[in-house]
Amino acid sequence: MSPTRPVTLLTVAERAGVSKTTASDALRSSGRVSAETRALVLEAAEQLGYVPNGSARHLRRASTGAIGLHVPEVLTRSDYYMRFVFGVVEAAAAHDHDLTLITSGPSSRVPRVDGLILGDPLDGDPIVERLMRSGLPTVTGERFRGDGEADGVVVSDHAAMLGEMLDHLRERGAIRPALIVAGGETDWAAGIRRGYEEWCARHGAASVVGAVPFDVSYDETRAVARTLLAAEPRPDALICAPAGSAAQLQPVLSEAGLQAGTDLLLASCVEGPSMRAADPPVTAVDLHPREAGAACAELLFDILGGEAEPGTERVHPIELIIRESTRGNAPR
Amino acid sequence: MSPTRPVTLLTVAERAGVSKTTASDALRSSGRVSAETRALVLEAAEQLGYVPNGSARHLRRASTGAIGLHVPEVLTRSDYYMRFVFGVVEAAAAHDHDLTLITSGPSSRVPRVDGLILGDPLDGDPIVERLMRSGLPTVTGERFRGDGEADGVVVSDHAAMLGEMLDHLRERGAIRPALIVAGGETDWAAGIRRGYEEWCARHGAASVVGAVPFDVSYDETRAVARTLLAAEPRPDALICAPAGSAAQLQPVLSEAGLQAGTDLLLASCVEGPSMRAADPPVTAVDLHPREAGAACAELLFDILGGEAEPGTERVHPIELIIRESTRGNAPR
DNA sequence: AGGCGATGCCGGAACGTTCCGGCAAGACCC
DNA sequence: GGGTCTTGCCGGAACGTTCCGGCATCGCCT
Repeated sequence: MSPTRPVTLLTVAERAGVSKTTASDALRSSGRVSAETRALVLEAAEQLGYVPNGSARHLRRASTGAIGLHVPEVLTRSDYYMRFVFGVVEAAAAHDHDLTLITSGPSSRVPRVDGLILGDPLDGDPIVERLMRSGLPTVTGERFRGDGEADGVVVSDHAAMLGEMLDHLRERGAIRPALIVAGGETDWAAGIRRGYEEWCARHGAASVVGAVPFDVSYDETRAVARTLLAAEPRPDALICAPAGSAAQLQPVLSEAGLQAGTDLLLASCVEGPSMRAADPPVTAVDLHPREAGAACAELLFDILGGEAEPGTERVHPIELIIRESTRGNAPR
Repeated sequence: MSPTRPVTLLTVAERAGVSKTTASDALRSSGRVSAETRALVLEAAEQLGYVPNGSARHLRRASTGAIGLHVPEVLTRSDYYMRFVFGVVEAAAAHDHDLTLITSGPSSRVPRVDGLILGDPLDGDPIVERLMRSGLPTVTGERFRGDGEADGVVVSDHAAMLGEMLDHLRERGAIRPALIVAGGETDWAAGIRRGYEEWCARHGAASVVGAVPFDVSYDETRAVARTLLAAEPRPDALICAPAGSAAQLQPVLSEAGLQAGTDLLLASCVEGPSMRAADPPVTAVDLHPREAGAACAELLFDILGGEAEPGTERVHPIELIIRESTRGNAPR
């Protein structure tokens, strides 16, 4: 648009009547600069609309100014990951970093980034394994179950949450809860399963688990639910781990002549719009995905800045949201 | 990890026994280099695992090596946008560019990118308006309805698609179709509305439109649907524009004692997992979001490379997917 | 044989920033 | 009043790449 030469540090320095070094120091509050000079420089920069050139800065600093993010491209959980991504973007922007999305595509180059975030790293995913071996500082959301360890981990206590959920179901009258969950590719699924098994052992309940793949389709989930509900004695509660699936079981319940919330208590391990919109609305675990993404980014920046030891583990809180689908028959 | 000095162009040149200029020319197939020398350099680079330093390259070239993407953060449409984003990422990677997500956050800086993609730009969105005024080459998915024009546009003919959909409904016996759609903030919604109005005028049908905001909640959609279905004479078909909402109308239909697919034909303007999973599955328009994202990116790169004129408009095909929800009573 | 264009290669400067070392000028101490 | 310390500022080099111009060499044409 405007044919004017781009405004650089030198332009600012000239305008303020100082050297480029002083201008640089003033803008970054480093070095030794008097208060007046700093104000002068800041004003000049403001007037000229100076924006530092990232390429030059990163070239000099040997950094890239970007962090990389990889999430499993499982579209059934897209609401969760979308929010997660936005959380990361926002935190990155706050640290003046860009976010580079790492695709599952055929391109095998490791992108030029300062560090990596892997959301729910799948054991066995070739991209994840390559990234883990890249030598770059890495933070994972949930633990990586394969070989190697990330420099930072943000975890939630899904096992404990499952205990809490089962306590709630029991309080509402359910004594034979069943679970639909994926295998051990992710730490998330493994934690849920462990929490369930432990609770069952503690309460002398039979463990009834329908195992599905991580990227399960709604049809498959329904088939598994059908099988579980045909068992004798029939479960009186059903917990669905895969995102969104709990809201897709209406046909199965109708077939079996069951009413969610009374005949069968229904709960989901992942909150989302379809849980709120279901009829009846479904009790679910709010994983606070946006905050989780931000927490991963913050941890990565702390590690990059030397403010957190490699090997740090931080806990991210999650929350049980109780809705009509687990009302039960108990007096309210 | 490895304490070795990073391998630069100079390292490669030394190894190949040539100057840095020749090495650079050989790797980029520019300048004048003999075939043997080129092979020599390529081999040296390969052996050393040379990766060009983006910052240095972009500093020299006055480019950034990244494109920016902004999408409305409307979580009910997240499946669509998630796929769109992945399409853009993949195309960008193919052109060796990174993708910077532009957040709606308070940070007002225009990111350092070579060009911008705006998916479904909302008229009145302050970020969109700022980006449009940034002077950067810009491609929008669907037209921008506010002031200013993008350098490239990727459009789909939603108006024609609505005609096609209405023809289909009529063929299946519906003569009083109603529409739920957002206002004119996006070109997408405006196109749908226009297509509907035109078809109604053409066929002498009454136009029954329920207007909702772009980021409508499922509850609001239901309320509008309830109103529309209470009208006299009652519509015999309902087209829902907002993503996902058509799959959330079951309670409303039950209340009214209607069966989707026979008493009331139901269709959605946005395909998604919940349409496939609904009972009965819902007829929907597949917007091919991944391909749309890729098309936007390709157009942007063509403009950046001078291979497309500013002002180019490309058409992106969309597709009607017919399912049980519009079976009707006509013989099949 | 002399001129001339093409070919293959190279040195050096430039991109805009950060940072190391240095240099005045004043403050402070004995 | 001569030494040392601090403060405020600055010049120049460096980061790794691209690109302009230049310099040989060689073959071709007259």
